[in-house]
Amino acid sequence: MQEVIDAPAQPAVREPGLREAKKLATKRALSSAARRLGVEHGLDAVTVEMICADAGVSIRTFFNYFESKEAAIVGDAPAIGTTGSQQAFVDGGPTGNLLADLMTLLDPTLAIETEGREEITRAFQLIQSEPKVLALQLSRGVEHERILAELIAARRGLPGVDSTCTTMAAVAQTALRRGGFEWFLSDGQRPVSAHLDDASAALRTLLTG
Amino acid sequence: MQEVIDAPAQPAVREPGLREAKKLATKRALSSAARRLGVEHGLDAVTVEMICADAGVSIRTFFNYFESKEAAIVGDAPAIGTTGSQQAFVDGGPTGNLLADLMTLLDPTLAIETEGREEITRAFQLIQSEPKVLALQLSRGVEHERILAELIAARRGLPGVDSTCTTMAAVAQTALRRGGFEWFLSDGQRPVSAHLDDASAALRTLLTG
DNA sequence: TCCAATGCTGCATCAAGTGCAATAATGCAT
DNA sequence: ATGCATTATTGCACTTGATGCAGCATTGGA
Repeated sequence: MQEVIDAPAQPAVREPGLREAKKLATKRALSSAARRLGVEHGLDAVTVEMICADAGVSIRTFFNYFESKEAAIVGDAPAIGTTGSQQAFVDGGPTGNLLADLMTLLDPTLAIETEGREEITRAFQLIQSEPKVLALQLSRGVEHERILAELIAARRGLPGVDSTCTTMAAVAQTALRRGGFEWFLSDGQRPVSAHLDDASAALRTLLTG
Repeated sequence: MQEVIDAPAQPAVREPGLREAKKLATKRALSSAARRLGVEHGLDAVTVEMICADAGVSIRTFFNYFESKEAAIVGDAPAIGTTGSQQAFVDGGPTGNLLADLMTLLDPTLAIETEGREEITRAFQLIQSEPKVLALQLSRGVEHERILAELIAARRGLPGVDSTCTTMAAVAQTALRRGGFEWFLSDGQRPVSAHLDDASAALRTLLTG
């Protein structure tokens, strides 16, 4: 009962093995297949079985990686900055402008760098055309909203999250989402920050007009 | 092939018959049962079969009324004001303040009047605790956002919806949602408008610092 | 009272999703 | 290289969600 299990030196510190790489590759393959097939045939016409056939794994394995068909399309929620950039935000940086600083935490350009434009474009299309996918994507945002509210509270020196922080987080996220959306549509013609400025302007108009 | 089907005088103008009343009652019973059971046992532990047993109809009938278990809980999307109040909004009324006027279109007090506080409270609880329900509720908001953007464009005298209108609609809806949320939590201690003012203040703070 | 319209139901069917136990692949220590 | 412990993959059985279809029951009106 109180047998010790050999004390495995570093329990779970490093993990860049071949095993991890393969898992990541499988996950990517499933996401990619789901997106490709979904765009081509419409999500309802694509079964998990087809996705698995395309990726070369069993159905059961699919559900070891994703909770649902939609989850494979949306992918994992991106992290909110790094520990360092979160701390910088709390300390009032990097620019001092709240909305702009939040944008650095939820930078939409990162997803393209890590997954590639092709992948993101397909995911983007499906979010717009498939209600189920949209619904999942939106509910993902709720977790982000919670974290943003905490960061905002810390930045403002409050002991905890209050109603104001939550509202600021919710509205900021909406504005950032709109900015990112327009930026993606414009295909990088203008920088993200320019679209964010547009969103800020709209926000101002909402208050004054 | 070109047989005419008797031209039914008024096709679908009036409908206050006993038939309609029964349909509405069934729909209400299903929603109510879904909410009650969902709150009590958790949504995953409640099958459509249980809901139907409670409401006294067959499973097949359930799916004649709702597309999914979650849809029964959320209920139909409330209308955005009346034709009249929409026109008043477009004309710049009723108060001249954009956010306040939008609140009159998405008045959260209406749901309580039509469905009763009990029902709304249970739906509210489930939206907060069940991700699937939350997801559906949020995706419902997208349709609202589209309509709000059109109304805002009309109010501002624009020929069509542009990026700014959409952002204003998205942000306004978020702020209104937050105001309504806090109002419901406060159990009517303060009027809806007071909570909306809080949201406006948070919005201002977001822009200034 | 009969009839047309429409709502309700049972049945068959498919797809999503989960638990479990057997199997295969991997990393590591010898 | 070889064996062993770990962990990923898979097949299978099963529950539930969801839909099409066809027959039955109810309703409202002539």
